[in-house]
Amino acid sequence: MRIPIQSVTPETGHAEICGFVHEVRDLGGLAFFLIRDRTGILQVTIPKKKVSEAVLAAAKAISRESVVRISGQIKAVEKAPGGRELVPETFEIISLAESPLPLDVSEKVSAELDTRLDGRFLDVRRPRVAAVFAIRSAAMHAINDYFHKEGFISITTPKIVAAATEGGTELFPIAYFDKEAYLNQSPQLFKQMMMAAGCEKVYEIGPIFRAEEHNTTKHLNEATSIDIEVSYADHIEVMRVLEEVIVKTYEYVDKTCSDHLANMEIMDFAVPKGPFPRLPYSEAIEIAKKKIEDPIKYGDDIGSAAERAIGAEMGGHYFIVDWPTEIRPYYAMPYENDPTICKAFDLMHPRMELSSGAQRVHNHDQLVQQIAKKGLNPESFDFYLKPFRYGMPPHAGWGLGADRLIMTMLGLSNVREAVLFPRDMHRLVP
RNA sequence: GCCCAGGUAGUGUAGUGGCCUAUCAUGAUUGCCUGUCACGCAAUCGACUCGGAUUCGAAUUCCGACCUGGGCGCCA
Repeated sequence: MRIPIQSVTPETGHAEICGFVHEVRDLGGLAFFLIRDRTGILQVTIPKKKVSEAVLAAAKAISRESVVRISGQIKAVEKAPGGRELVPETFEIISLAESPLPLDVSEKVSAELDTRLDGRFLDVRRPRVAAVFAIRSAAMHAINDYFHKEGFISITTPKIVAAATEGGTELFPIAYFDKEAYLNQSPQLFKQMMMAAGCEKVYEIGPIFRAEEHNTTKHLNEATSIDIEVSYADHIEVMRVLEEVIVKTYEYVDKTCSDHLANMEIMDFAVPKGPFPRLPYSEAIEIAKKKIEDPIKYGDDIGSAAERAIGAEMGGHYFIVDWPTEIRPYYAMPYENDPTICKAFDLMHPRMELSSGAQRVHNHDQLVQQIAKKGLNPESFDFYLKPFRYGMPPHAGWGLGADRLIMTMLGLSNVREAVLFPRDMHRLVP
């Protein structure tokens, strides 16, 4: 019966372990094999004169990163890593790895991201890389757990959609029998429909697709989005939810992932403190004006340089609120007392934008008006507008980029590090 | 899409016209080695992205293609 390496102690007695051959050190009459599974590394020591022919033959034939099953007596040895080692009675090669390897799993020689992604299965064998995805998994668990406890319903909406009615970003066209179809850029319209369906609180974690030809460390053409929509809530309420999700996720990772954080050599993991500052858009522009050379004025989008300058000033997570209605989508609710600004917000990490959201326009006629004002044709929004004609609760929501959340949480320099098999302009395989 | 920087053994690199039969590390192969823990020592193996041009001579200069990294833009 195979046991995880982590549970092998000097007192274990007899043990059978399975894993990858991490390293081989042959000293002549004595050889050391480091065997790695996802829980840790165990030293297997072979005194060549004292083991069977079969063990010796297998030990001679093995290559690094091969898969082996080894059983034998565990001995307490102070000189061995972890104070214990295994002297094999059986040494079975389950799967022999070819040599040379496409990248060095033991990290003696670094590899470029491109090389690592080409051989991602080997890359993820490295504990510091595996840690990213273990932490990502824990973060997703915390997020799901939060929503369930808060009474949200988890929904799954189509990723194949009919038409580019939302405007804005480029979509990926796909062949859908004899019809024109696209990969969905966001679950926005569907989660709003679920408000008309009376679900009140919904969330979805799923892929979104954007056919932009961007070439940066924070954009992907396929990303994971965490989306919520809440009835009878305004932007203030869903900002509170967002803040809580972020803080609870960090708290959970802090509480449960200390080993993984240590593997990544993150010693100063900091849980952000709520509430996050609410910075009005107009003030954000003022900060940017003072700090960056490029001219920026009220009504402009906030570019990367401005984003970083404001982030440096704020020092932690913060919201940008009260955006000009003009530069937000048609479904953002304008303030009643000043319709030139709207109830939209972005959640920012000092490095980049993580999330955007808003209270939505729930009145059918107002929505039609706003669509027209943006220069779009309301007729092509039929399927979206229909639910607004039969009783639509007021509602608000947001979308949070899961990959960027992990990237900023772990201080990764490239969003691709936070994604197992990233999709960008250049990469479709593996 | 625009701009910048690149492409040298499996991996990561040095090398800016002849000193290159191309450096170093890691790796692989072989040999020696009974306490390694980035084991050590010795020998061997393994590379200039592709096509064209300039030149007596090109890894090095020029042109084109392909590929990569990064910045910007774009990202309702």
